[in-house]
Amino acid sequence: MFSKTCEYAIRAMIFIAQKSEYGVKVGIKAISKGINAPEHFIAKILQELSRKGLVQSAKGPNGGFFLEAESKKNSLADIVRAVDGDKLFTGCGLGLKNCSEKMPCPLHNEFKVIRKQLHDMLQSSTVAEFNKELIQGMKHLKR
Amino acid sequence: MFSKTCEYAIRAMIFIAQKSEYGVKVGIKAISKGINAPEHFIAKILQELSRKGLVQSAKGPNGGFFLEAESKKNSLADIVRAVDGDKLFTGCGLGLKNCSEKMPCPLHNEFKVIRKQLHDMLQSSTVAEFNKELIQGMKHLKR
DNA sequence: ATAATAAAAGACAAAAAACTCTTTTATTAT
DNA sequence: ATAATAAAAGAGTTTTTTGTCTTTTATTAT
Repeated sequence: MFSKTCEYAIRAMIFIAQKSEYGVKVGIKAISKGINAPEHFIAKILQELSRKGLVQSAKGPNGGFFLEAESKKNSLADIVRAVDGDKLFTGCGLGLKNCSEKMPCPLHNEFKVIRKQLHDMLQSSTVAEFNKELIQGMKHLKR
Repeated sequence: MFSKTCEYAIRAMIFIAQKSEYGVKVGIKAISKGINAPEHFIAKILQELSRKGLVQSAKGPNGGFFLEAESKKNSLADIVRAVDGDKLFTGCGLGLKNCSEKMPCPLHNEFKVIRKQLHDMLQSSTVAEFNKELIQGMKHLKR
């Protein structure tokens, strides 16, 4: 469904959001441990998301990644789009470039429904909405 | 969503089903052209599906791939499972191995709904049900 | 100013996925 | 029997994805 990169990205962002709840910046090492993902790899991913303004970062001692108020409102769909592009939301399920209403693939209409629901679900979920459940241990990001 | 391999597989199977409607066997070259996919690559894919009994084949002159009655009843979910396995239907959306009802990822319940709908949709679609629409030119498998 | 910290950047490496080419085997028609 | 046909099999290549390692740059505290 998502690329590994995207899975890590979503998990990392939710993790950072949770830490940012307390106004705490969190370093790559802590994120890496917190979501059980390869350190340098998520570093890369977060650099990219940082460049795109979806996450904020600070260098030096006491530095790390964090989310300012506006960024906490970003949806998971925003993350997915930033990492995997929007082919998941708009591309043809059978990989046809010219698939469209006029030239639909056999599953065009069926996929449309599924994709819309997937998109709506991700669009309506913010990175910060899981904070409480995570703190309470009702939801998990590792393993 | 699906791997490229799986996209080709579905398209090839629907294509073969349509040709099999007339009791005609269809060769790799024709399939390759018919669904606009690399010849040797779909050959590989169909060999695998053939081994698993999802498609039938005959060597020699007038040989090719075809679907016997039973195989026409196979669902697209069967194809997907044979090619990509069932991680799309059962795996965690965020890539967590231990994600479960007891230790759910933040999106566990949301994904469950989407995945079920995707699965139901594919499970209820047979490879042969698009024959008429394809013949009438209402649905397409190329480009 | 200096040392310590932590992200940014860039070059590499490994693994998986996608794709190609060649040889072999089975079948059919002549 | 032979030649032609077409899938099966296997080896190999390319590209993409995933993951690692090292160096650089920015910031902070002393």
